Amino acid sequence: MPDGIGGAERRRVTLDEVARDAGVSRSTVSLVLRDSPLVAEGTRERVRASMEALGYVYNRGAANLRASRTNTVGLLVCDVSNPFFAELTAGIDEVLDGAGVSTFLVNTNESPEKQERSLQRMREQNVDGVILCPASGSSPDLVERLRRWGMPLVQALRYVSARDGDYAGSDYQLGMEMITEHLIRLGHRRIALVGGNLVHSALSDRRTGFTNAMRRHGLAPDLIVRSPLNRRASAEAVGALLDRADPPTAAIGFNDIVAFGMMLGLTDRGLEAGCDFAVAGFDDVPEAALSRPALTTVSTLPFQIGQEAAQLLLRRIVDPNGSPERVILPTRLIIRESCGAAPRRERGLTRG
Amino acid sequence: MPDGIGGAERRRVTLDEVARDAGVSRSTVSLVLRDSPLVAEGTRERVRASMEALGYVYNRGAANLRASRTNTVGLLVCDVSNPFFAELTAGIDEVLDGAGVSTFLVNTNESPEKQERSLQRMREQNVDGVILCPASGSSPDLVERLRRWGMPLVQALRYVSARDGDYAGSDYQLGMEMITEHLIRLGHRRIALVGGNLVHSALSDRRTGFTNAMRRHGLAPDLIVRSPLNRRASAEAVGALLDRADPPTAAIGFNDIVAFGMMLGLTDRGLEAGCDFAVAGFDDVPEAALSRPALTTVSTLPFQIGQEAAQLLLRRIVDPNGSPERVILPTRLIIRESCGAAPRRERGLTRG
DNA sequence: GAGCAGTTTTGGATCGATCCAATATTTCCA
DNA sequence: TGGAAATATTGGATCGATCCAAAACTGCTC
Repeated sequence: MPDGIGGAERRRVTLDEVARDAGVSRSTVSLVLRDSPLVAEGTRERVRASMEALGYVYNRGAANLRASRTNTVGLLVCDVSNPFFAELTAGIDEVLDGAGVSTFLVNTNESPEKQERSLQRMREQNVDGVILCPASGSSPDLVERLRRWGMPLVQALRYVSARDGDYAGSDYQLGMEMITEHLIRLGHRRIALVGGNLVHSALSDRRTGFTNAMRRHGLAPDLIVRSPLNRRASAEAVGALLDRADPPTAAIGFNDIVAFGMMLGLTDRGLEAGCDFAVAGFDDVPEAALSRPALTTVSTLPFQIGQEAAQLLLRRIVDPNGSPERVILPTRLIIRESCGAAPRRERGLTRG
Repeated sequence: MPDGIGGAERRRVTLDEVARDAGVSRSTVSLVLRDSPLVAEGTRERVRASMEALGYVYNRGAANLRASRTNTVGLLVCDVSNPFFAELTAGIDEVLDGAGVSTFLVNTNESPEKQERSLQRMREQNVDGVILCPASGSSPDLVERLRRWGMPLVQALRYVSARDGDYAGSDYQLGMEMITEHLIRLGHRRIALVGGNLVHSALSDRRTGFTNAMRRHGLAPDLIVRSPLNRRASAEAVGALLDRADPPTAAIGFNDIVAFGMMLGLTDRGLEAGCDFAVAGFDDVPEAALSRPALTTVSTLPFQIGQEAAQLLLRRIVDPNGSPERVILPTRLIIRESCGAAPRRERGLTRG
């Protein structure tokens, strides 16, 4: 029995065999593989034909061992099933795949330990670089350690230290200032900021923006509610706010999901966002335009952040000692109905 | 200048150096690395100490070249930013990461061409196996081709051929039968199935389930609407249904997103789901319990499907010639308010 | 047809681990 | 105490590519 049941155990065709078949040397075949301009047109065709005929499959593992680059990178996100990270992932995939780079994905679940293990593993895999959304509670020397490893690193969406290393994200602080200013302009004086129970830059940047805008108008930024980023908790949070002795008249969600949850909480009390209470979101997910009332929010473009992060990493891999870049995409205020500013949409489907 | 600016270009410490430092052979160090029971306790500790002292980093690339397994797998999903695929991805990551396997992620965007290129690349990377959600329009001989490559393959959520190869998914057909039966039991006679404009098994299975249930009760399954899987299109679709000469009294969405869109379409016409028209969803996303009215739907557990798919792939890698398995998770009918069956929820937050 | 520049091609060393058959060491019992 | 069995350790070959310096070809000019 030459082959075992099933016969799947085919031996791999190597460069040497292709070379023999084409009547050239292994080195020449290698050059053809890498599209080197050194090899003559006729030879190239002959080699290509042999590869085809023998069913040659390139062995990246073997190449990686010798070559300096592996054309692989690591991507560590905190929670893929959060649509925001998922969009980011899609943007990254688009750019990296286009550049012929394969991506190792890890879902850290906000666990610094899993993040640590995964980074170590990425290093063992010899990836050319890493894109990291640091888990809440990441050690602050993380960037420095990766630098010592000689491992190109781009942080995305969040950063461990505001002054260190490459980063791609949105201007959360400015975005939050804009939406807060918008509410103040509409006459609100008691405004709450709801959502977020972990510690990371994306949260503190928003808090800073909120606090800055409030203080600028002599208002107290005292209604900051720490709560999980889901609908139910947010609905409960808005209820607690309304039960206060000094209830707010408006609330900004950490993100759109929180805002939707708050609208739900209002509905359950017989109140309506945009009429009885102003609700604002953050991120502008597709659903924001389609909620009733449509959500006033701030767009943050996670897909584009992903693209930027990937491009930045590719640059850093080529030029490891270039000076760090911080790509901050602008945010945009999207005024719809939930803060009561825009005219009520008439019945029927209009563009949100 | 011994080190260049930045000094990141550290040479790698190899097994040989560790061996020299520990006063043993390279082979012994290799055995320690792989936790072989062959090596004596004292030796093991001495080697470990040397690895620590020299800052040794395992080189998986080198190991992969020689060893038969690479402990990497490929994961090809159609659309990571679809929460359903994202949950699947999270489930897969959990199991594979736990097994010490790294995952290459590719987002195929429903493009058979990108899928093809990516599979080829996975093959070149020498992955131990692949988990694939086949893109709509995948060639039917895909499974056979991977088999010829000797590449373990598990299809997830969708399959190219109903009779071929390993697969993990939900029982879409039965789920759809259950929800259709539910509506019929409530007295509905004209029922529509809305959403889905691509061709793949997850869609055709649902159609089959719907058709079967309708026929079983002598009803015509003629209201099958092909439309994109987003809210806006679904809202428009329900409008078109209501404008018909023979409008339905109930509609089932391909998934919950479609159902939410239909509820939106009803709202915009001044109608309410659960009172004036029955709306059912499919998947039971977290939001389903929190919509108003709460959505009656079918749970399909994508995270668990991911776990099952990953476990199945690991089994298949160990035993490539084992007979194919099809892991079909049961679906469950979740009755809430949107079909008018359950008593209306009183005001206030109750468990959905 | 020698010399030279430019273009192609080549063989051997190398990357850093695993595999394997052989050898060295220890243990244990007759 | 001799020797078989069990336990530890080892060196050389190997995986399949890339790198590099040298060699072999061109074509051209004088």
